[in-house]
Amino acid sequence: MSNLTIASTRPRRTKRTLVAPEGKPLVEKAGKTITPATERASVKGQQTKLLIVKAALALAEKVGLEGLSIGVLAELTHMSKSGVFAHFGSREELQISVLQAYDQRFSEEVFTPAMSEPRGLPRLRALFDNWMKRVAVEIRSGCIFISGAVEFDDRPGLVRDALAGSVQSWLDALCRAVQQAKEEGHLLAQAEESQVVFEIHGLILALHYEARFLHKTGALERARTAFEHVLSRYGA
Amino acid sequence: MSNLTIASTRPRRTKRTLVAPEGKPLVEKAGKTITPATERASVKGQQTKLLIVKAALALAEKVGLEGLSIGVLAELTHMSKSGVFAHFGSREELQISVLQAYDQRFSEEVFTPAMSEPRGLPRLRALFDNWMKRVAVEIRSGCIFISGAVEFDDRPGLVRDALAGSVQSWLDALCRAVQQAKEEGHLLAQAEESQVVFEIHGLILALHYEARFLHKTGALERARTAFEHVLSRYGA
DNA sequence: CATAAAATAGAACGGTCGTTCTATTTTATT
DNA sequence: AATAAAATAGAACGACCGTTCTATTTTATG
Repeated sequence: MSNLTIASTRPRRTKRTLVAPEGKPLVEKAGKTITPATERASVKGQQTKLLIVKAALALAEKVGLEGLSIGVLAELTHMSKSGVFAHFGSREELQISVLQAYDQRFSEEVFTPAMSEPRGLPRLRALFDNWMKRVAVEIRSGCIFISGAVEFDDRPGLVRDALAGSVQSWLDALCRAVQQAKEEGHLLAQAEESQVVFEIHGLILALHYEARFLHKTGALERARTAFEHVLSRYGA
Repeated sequence: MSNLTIASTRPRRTKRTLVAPEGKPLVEKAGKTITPATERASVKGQQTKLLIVKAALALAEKVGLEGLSIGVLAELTHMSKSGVFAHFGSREELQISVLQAYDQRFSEEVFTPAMSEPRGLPRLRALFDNWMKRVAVEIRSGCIFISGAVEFDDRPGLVRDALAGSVQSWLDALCRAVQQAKEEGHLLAQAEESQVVFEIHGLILALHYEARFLHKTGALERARTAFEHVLSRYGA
């Protein structure tokens, strides 16, 4: 589903070679393989990293990925700037870690539960309903997929790639649900999936805009109504 | 139409009292009133201010209102930082000036020409068409109404107020066009204006997102199709 | 042309930023 | 318990930020 698996490939610290020289093998003592793919890290280290990412996620939802500040994050987690920094090696890696966490939560709350519904319209509706539940929360906390799109639409790099890939994978999931609804005969055969997804995507964006920025009431209900309009247009 | 008239009330420089003391009257010599409402400024001053705002607008479209930097702006206009700064007195005023300029151009390109179409569906269509022309440009340059909404959704202040007011006035204009289309019998009487506007707003946002961020081709055509779907749903 | 006002430049300020370096403490392993 | 590795702290860096102050140049006015 999500394609965010970049962080673990490049070494965290660029120097450090005096203490731990280059060619250290993956095998120790009598052929015992030690922590292969993932970066070698202590249990404690992974725990605190998780705490940092959690705090960073909450922060980024409010101020955006570009608004993330290592200094602020250090205060929030009661650590030093360099202590926080060392877990990621760069701000970019921090942002990607946040994106991964965001993506994963989205998967758990929106995608996964919808998969237990039968293919076709029921699953499509479940997908949308779960999405709405998420948005209802994000009206107050903010949505990284939306703020990130604005922040990175002109800024190439790993973060942009990860973000675009992640969003696209969710739109694809929506697209598949529409396609299956057609196969099940719940939607008209001539309905073009991408067009349907476009219209649904639009209504989610309008909901965010009108509720979160313009503080309009009843936007959630408008979005639900708009969704029904889209479905009915395509024969549901 | 637009409600952006805040800048001219507060004095540009906070001190300066040594040179020009407080109680200077608006009347000089033999009852000749001098430059009443607007800030007293030389012709040259207003010209360069216009140039700065023009450069700032182009910059803000790419990097957002929050991305505006007085230093960068000084380089672009071949001036000193303090020279640029003095025209606005604060970054906030600069942002508001940019917003005014953006709003005015929008009025000239989208709203005004549509007003010469007959009330009802023709005018609504013209409004949408002109809007699409604008968006077609902004796919490359960026849209301040969208980036600004993300940047200021959690940040109260004059800029936020000006931005929200400006956007709302355009949505209201759209709303009136829909209402008139109902009155002319071009749209169904039971069509709820705000719902129609919500759906149109959504399709504009989706267009921006998919074209500018995701680099999808054919998004403009999708938006036009979606617009027709909305109209046909409400009886056009 | 003289004079006051406005526009502009230049330097400096305090602040925040991501990052680096070095040193120390904590954790894991044998 | 000894030892190596990992985690963390703390200070310092260079860069950029908006803003202020002072001085100078340019513009407008009588």
